[in-house]
Amino acid sequence: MTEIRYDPREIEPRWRRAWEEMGLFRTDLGGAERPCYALVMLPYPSGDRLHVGHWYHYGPADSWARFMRMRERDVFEPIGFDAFGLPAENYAIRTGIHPKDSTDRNVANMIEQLRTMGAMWDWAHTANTSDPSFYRWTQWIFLELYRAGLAYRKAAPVWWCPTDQTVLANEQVVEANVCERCGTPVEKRDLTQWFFRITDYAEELLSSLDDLEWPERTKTLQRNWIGRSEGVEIEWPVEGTDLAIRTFTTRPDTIYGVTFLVLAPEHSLVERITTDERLKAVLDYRDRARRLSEIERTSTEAEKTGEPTGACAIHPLTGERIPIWVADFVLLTYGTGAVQGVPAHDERDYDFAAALDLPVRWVIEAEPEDQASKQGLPGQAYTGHGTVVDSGRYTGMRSEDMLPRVVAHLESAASGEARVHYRLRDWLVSRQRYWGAPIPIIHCEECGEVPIPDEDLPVELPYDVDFSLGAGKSPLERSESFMQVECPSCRGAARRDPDTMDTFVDSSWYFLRYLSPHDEERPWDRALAEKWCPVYQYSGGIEHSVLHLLYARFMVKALRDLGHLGLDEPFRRLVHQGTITNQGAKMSKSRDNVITPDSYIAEYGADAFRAYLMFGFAWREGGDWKDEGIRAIAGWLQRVWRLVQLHRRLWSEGAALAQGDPDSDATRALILARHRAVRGATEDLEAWQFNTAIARIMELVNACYQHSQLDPALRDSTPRDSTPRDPVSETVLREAIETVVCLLAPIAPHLAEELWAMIGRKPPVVDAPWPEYDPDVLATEEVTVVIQVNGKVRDEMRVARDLPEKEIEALALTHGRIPTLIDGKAVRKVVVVPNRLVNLVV
RNA sequence: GCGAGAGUGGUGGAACUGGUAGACACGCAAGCCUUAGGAGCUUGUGGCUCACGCCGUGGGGGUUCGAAUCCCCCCUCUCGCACCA
Repeated sequence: MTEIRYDPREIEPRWRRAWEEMGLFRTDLGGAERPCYALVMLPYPSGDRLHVGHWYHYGPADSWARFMRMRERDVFEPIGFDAFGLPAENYAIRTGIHPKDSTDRNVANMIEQLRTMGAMWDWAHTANTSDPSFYRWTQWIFLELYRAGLAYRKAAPVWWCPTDQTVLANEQVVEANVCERCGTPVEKRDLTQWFFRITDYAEELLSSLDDLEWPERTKTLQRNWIGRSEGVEIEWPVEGTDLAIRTFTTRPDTIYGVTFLVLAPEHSLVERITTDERLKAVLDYRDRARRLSEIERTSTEAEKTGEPTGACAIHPLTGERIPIWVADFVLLTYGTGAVQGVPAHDERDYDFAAALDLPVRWVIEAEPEDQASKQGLPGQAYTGHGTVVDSGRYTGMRSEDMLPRVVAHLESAASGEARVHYRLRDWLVSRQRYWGAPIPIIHCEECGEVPIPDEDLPVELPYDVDFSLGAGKSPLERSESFMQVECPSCRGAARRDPDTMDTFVDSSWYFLRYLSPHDEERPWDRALAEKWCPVYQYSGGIEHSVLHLLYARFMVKALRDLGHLGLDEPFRRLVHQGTITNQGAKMSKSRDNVITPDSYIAEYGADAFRAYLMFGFAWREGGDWKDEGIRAIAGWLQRVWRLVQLHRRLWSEGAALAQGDPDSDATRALILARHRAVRGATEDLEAWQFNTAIARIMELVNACYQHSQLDPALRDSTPRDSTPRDPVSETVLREAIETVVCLLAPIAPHLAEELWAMIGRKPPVVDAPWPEYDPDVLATEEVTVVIQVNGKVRDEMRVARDLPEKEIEALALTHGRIPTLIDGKAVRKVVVVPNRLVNLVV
């Protein structure tokens, strides 16, 4: 017998062409009845071949979407390109190839490659963020936010990357203050920049997180990033002046333990309160602190330093004089830029007091169990709760009980105010780089900031620009033809804003544009947006947890409040894929360890490659690349192919199917196997658990082989085992094999399509209904019950389903070798888990 | 330092609300079939033991008739945050 194999190189392109000709993946957005927006985080168009990561993300995401389509959802599955950004610009600086040219070429290449995956992407609904037809609306959004006061310009100390020569958002500064992009340590600079007022939404961004079907991990990351803390702002009058220092604390119950106040060195009151004799030392200290890199300054290892200002504040409750210090461990950017020093009950304050020999005053007694551990011992602050001591009227109270009372006390004395602070800062959106959407603002000497009128949008990025890096200025600033403009308001000479927008602005709304990418009248079709959003299922890397995902949430809420969108959240459900590593290391060009899928796809086909990535890993976890895995799954696809090939007779015209014995063990087993596989695959695909879904299909394939009675001549070789099998009903067998093809359709779309046609069905298989399973069939009449003696498995028995506990117990006591094991001992206790096990305790 | 997640055969990985640990594969072994085979088929495969059996989910305790799963302590790894007051 000649070998029976299929050739993916022939099948796959053929079906992709057929799908395209059928217009299979063009979504009727308006007419859809059960919308299911299946969105993937859009790729950055790099010049490389698609890498394993693309396949690992997009292949399974498409499989999930196909599964949903077979479950009769109207699936919209688009993809686009996050095409602005630094890599293209840096590449241009290196090679002289213009970012637009390289990006356009990369996008075209990438589309060609993406097509080989056989995904259902609707290419009529795509977007390229660097296209003027797209960024025109990015600019429009900027102006909408500007008009609403949600975009504003201010001078502030901001992060600056010396390599990329641009400012960065807080969110783009990672790990000990290095640039997310290039790994260079960043520095703080005082610059005037554009911000989006995301902090206005801190509370809602936090609270509406609860209802999202997102991984807990991701929600936690966002919660931590937003960093809400509830506390009180306390006013400390400065002795001999009419000034007051405001501190923020979450622990007002320790207020009687305050022995000093500390201002950030840059605090605006520093110069005004410092006594003449201390002024020079304090200003020197401030200058030193400024020169320190942020890394040195915020290192927890560093020895605490500070200078006394010579001034004192008045304790609002005791009237005591409290010395005021400056110290660099207090950050101007958090809270009020000033803290009350409670060395006994705050570790940082303790270290500060220890380093500068300041008094420590204990006002909370450590709990006994805390004393036993490391806290509360001399040489340590006690940060827990306990009984309050030496605290006026609160003495003897529990510190938790004191807390709300002292807040009320301070408020009634007009010395304090309950406040909530957030760690979240406003989103810095301007960049001093060329390859981005220009900020649509004109600066006019007469009129100040003037927004570009809507009808003049887009502000097109000029092509002919010297985009080399220079002195921290935007390359656009060197283009006089771009910069010089007439003020739309006074018609006088004015200049454009030379900066471009953070590319995260582009990606914070792209999913709305997919719905009507060619609309020239408006950024999105509101009716469609509200019909299809929030996105039913979003997938992408966890690294975007506090960048893209937070920004997009902010954007949707802001646009809602501006009346442009009736939506609260962009993404209802979210999943993150894991990472594929190579010998334990992240794949990257610089490590030269990137695995390119091309050769595998050439040999085994896209289906096998996709299936391998789904079967060989727990998708959310990722793992290490293994060559052998793909051969295994390719072999299995051949096995499925052979299964259908070998049984083609079952579908031939007028075939007389052997009824076999409809009640034979084989027939019953096959029916059961089919329902089990459908249930398993359905539940697992729903949960993005592709590896177990495929395992369930494999079991069904194995059952089909096991129970079918192949003509030995049809096999490649005759099995030695020639024991006659139970006759199986061929109707049941046919149904089982058809089910295999359907279940395979999301996993290996090209092959399943071919098999679907082979068994005489009309393509496309993706429009076939997903197989159903019958729970009643799965509730077989017999179950295996395990018999344990003292918790150890000793035997098992087949009994009728839902047998009463008493009967199970009676059966177990006499079953097989159980009586011997019990050996006449009294059974002290019997635990019966219905349909599962019985445990005899002797 | 704080927070979150993870640790299961030689390997990738399964295991619902505590209920037969190791599904499904890879690999390996034996056999079959083949001119040939990185093809196909059958069987076996956690460890120790001739066997009865015992031991096994990072380590140590605990709860329970019963623990990979729950609780406590510890170790290791990954990822966030990192003087956030």
